[in-house]
Amino acid sequence: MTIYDIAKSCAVSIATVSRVLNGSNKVSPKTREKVLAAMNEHNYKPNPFARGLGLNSMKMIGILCTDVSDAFFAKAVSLVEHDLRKRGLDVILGCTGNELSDKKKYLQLFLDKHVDAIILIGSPFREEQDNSHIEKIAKQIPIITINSLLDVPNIYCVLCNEKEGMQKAIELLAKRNCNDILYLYDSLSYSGQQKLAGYKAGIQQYNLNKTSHLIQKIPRTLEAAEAITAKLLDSGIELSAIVASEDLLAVGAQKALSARGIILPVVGFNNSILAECSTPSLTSIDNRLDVLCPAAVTILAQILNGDFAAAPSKTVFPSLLVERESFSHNKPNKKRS
Amino acid sequence: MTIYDIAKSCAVSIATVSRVLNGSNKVSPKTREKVLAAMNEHNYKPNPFARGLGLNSMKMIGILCTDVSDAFFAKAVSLVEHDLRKRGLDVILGCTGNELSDKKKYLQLFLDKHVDAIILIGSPFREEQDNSHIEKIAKQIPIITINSLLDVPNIYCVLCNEKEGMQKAIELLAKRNCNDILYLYDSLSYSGQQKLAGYKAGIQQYNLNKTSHLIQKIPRTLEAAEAITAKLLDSGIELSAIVASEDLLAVGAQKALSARGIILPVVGFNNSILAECSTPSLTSIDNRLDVLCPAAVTILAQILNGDFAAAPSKTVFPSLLVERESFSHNKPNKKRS
DNA sequence: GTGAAAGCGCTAACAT
DNA sequence: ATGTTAGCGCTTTCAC
Repeated sequence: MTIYDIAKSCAVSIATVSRVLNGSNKVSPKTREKVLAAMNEHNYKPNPFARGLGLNSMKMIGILCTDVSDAFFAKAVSLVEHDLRKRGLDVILGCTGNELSDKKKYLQLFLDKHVDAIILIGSPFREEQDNSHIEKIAKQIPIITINSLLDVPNIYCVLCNEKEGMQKAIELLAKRNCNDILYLYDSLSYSGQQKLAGYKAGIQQYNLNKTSHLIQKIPRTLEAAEAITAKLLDSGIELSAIVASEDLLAVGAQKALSARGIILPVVGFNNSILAECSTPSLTSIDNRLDVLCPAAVTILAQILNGDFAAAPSKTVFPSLLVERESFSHNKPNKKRS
Repeated sequence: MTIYDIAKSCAVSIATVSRVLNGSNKVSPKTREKVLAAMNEHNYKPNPFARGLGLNSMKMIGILCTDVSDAFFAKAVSLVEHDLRKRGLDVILGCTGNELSDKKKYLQLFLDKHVDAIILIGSPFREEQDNSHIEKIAKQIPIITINSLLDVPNIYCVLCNEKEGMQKAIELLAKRNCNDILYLYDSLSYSGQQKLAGYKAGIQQYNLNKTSHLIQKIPRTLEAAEAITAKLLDSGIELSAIVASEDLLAVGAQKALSARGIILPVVGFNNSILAECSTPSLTSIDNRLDVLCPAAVTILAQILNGDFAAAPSKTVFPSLLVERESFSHNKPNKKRS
């Protein structure tokens, strides 16, 4: 069933059929109805390849993340897919891993596939040194980043103010008289830097303990978080709270605490399912994927509409501290109150 | 840069260029080299839409799951994407949700997009009554299901023997003298049925307590699992172990136990990150996505190669019990040993 | 082994 | 408002 068949069955030309297909207003209501009816009757769907050839677009958006099996990225992909689909856009997914060469490969691959735009999920796509490979792509098609920042033409960034979120968490701990706050993190991606900066700003602001062993970089595993926390705890170092750049690390820290029967405030980041499942349930900073993702898709839609003026190159939302047991549970200042 | 440019720069016809593009053997090694060199030099990539038009295929596989933000589905998508990409196949992703009408819509959408095949992830795609919508699609393109079973021509199923896995878990508990094993589940999808059947078979085999209140259907939430466990515990009903169809539910049950200082063996299902993060860490049954997914892609590749004879319509792998603290921790038979 | 030419199914001038 | 026609960039007969 092609456009020719429909045209024939309606006794119109293929141009007219094409017009109703593309919603042109240069078709009389009468013929439009006739054509629509025929399409319906024959269950006609235009061939997407032919359409792509003509329009040089298949209304397909490339989504890239380093790893969809990570809960944070998966949630973002889920939200983005949902909103793109609502707008009739298709989603082609790529999981790059962390190798720069692979990220480049995927970017090029998507470009070669003529996707209409690329959405980069998470800050691992911002390299520390050189992002020229991304800039190069952005010259050809628009790029949206979610939770990362790249100040490059034709790249639109939607992110959460993680620095502020982290700083607020420190603030709350400081007000509970926590002076020695351990910070666990695993990477200095853009997001990682922001969080660390927030921690440091908070420490500075409240003049808390700045000792360097209170900042620990570890692998992104439960075991590593548990081990370092155990080590510090057992070494007799003073600790009054633990904050992590990732729920997983916070859960690891909690395990070390539980094993020793110690109760301290613990704060994670991402507000993932892990935070709810942990015992005690984990206070966590939510980076608002639920608002970042729809915002990103809205911007993307504007760009695809050619409405560049309406598309902000940088959109920042506040983060949200979600309090759970790992916070209220503990009263380091109980005795004094 | 089109095939014409390459042809011109090599002083051959576009037919020849097309031949080397498609790996035809009807090209002399000499000209092939020449063409390849030109392609390389000009960084030529064939236009995928034009290619699609000619071949009626863009080497694109549709992956459907109800929800990628679910850890189990996300892991499957991740594994499948990786293997498909290795074979030069692209991935278009759809998250359908649980509404039948939406599942149908996505299936039809993918068909209309002329994907080369569809991979259905998880058993929610098998409806209880009527799967004719899937059969209809399967008449047009091959369908692979991961962890579900549909006995239909042109549908290839790769799954894990979850019944046996569950039964083995019950067996181990029985050998530890657990007589009253609570079973928590949330759905009777195909997978859900298998697990329940495994539980019942185990109970039967070891002649354990069959009381109906030991089988509880609840919503798939932490809270529901915690609440029902708490209720049973507080009602004074005898419980000697808890088994769940999903790690999340098992974690909920563990929360109820922890809150009461009770220690019982708990077994989850899926062996997700939740199992590791839970305290005590959760014994869980692994349904081997790490082997199911590569196997599924291998079968898919055979089909796409036209090698239907090599493609089994049903492939079953054994499941794997992964023991953690929630098992060894407890000694219900301690006093007797 | 290579080239000429006819599609593939659609879009978009351009003409009427 | 509608029809005619020339592409879009590739694949694939069919000749040579």
